[in-house]
Amino acid sequence: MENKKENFNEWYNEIVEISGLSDKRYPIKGMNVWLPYGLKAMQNIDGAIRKSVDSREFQEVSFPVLITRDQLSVEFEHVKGFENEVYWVTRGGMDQLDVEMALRPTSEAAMYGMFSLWVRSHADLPLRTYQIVNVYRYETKHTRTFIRIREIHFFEAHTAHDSYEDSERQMDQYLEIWKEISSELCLPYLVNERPEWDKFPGAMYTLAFDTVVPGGRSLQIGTIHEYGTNFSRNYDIKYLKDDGTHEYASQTTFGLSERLLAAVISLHGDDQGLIFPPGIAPVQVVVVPIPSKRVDTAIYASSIVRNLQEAGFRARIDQRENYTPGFKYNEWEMKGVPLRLEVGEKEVDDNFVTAAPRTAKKKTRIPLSGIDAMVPQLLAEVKLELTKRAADQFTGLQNRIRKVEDIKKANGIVLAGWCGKKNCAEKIEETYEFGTLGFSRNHKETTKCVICNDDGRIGVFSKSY
RNA sequence: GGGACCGUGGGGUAGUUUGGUAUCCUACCAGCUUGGGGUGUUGGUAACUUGAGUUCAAAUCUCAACGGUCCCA
Repeated sequence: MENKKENFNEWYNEIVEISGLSDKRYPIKGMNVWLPYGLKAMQNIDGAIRKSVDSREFQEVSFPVLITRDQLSVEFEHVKGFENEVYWVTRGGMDQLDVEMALRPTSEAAMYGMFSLWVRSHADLPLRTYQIVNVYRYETKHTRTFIRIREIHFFEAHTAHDSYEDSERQMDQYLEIWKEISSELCLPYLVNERPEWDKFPGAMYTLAFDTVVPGGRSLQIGTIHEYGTNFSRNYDIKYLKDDGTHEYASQTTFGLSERLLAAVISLHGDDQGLIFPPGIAPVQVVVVPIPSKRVDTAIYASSIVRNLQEAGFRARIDQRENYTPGFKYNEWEMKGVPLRLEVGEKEVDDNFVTAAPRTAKKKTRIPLSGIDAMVPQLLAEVKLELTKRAADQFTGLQNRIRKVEDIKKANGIVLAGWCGKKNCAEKIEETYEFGTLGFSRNHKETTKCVICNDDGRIGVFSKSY
């Protein structure tokens, strides 16, 4: 397969196809088919997200995919921010619709009219909801599987609060939630405050979680937004205070998508193929029996698989005939299974299994009686190793520069003093073709702007997807 | 938003310059063989993106649509 470091884009396209994640031959640009293996991986990621938000009193809802033109006709910068990428439904059968409807590009316009009905008094707040649905954006640029697509698998949390302070507490809680999710996926990231001109349309401010792929481009893998009362004033979400007066609710949102899967593929994969973090791997343990004329390795293997499944692991046996064990090793490595167990004559004779963790160089011998304890331990080691590798790689792709010319030498994202002014950011964008991700929340130091030498903080710049 | 290149069995390709018989690898199906790191072998299925044009004749030339890849804003 393609070399990941030297030819990242081609490596990515190839691995997505041969590992059975997605089929992009569907005849609409940017709309791909989720194959069973890829869908399972995404559902497991969704599961990790649900686990984190459900435990914090978020409630899952599901809104319709269509939004009326009226809902979108609110005179508001949020709506203008999306008007060029909305799909419109203009006919029902042969009849032209009086009220045209849009496929949601995001769900604020769909949800907030209902929020306005649901929120009556301070007792109804905070309101914490989320949904995992498809949203639609008419992308004109060239699309890329899981990264830039027209039908997006979208997690969106929406909250409403009785004060700005409480919505700010929600923003802090999002950071905690995100820490759990990113840790489960072993993903390193920076928290960047998007510049004024690049924040979510309608938001007061936007914090983005950015990572970097080995090709050097940054990838935005999550965003949280403080809306304040910007939306509630436009969609009339008011509550009655205990003193009898009305006030607009303060709101926040949190968005994630299959870009998480893209990041898992990109950051963890190697020249052998994918490597899934154990927490979301569609198959966590694969057992490969090696045929023998003397002993029945298949029975031995299936009883191991059954035990693992009963213990709650996603385990399976590969009993296909006409494939050699070596072929199967390579195939399951390509599909990113974190742990492989091999069972042949020797194992059956001496009551053990041979374990080959996806991230380890050497195979280890574990006694049959120790499997229950060793499998979780080996999976935990794979997770640790993935986290470490990704973190090291991430460090190597960050370049702290003092002189703006040093951008030319940078591979990955650039950290540089920046005053926050658009002028200076534009100079960097025009001269070096690096976009502005905003001020880093991970760096507290104050410094001088590399362009104008005014006082500034650490800004983050990159070529991005 | 601008530009370049590309579209041939499921995937990857040769053939296009100079119009006429479509190549190879892989995958797939049936069999035998093999099995501790991508088995070997025999046979088989299977393709010129779509539409219009030029021509006796188009994968090949022209135009458009759709799709893909890359570069630049």
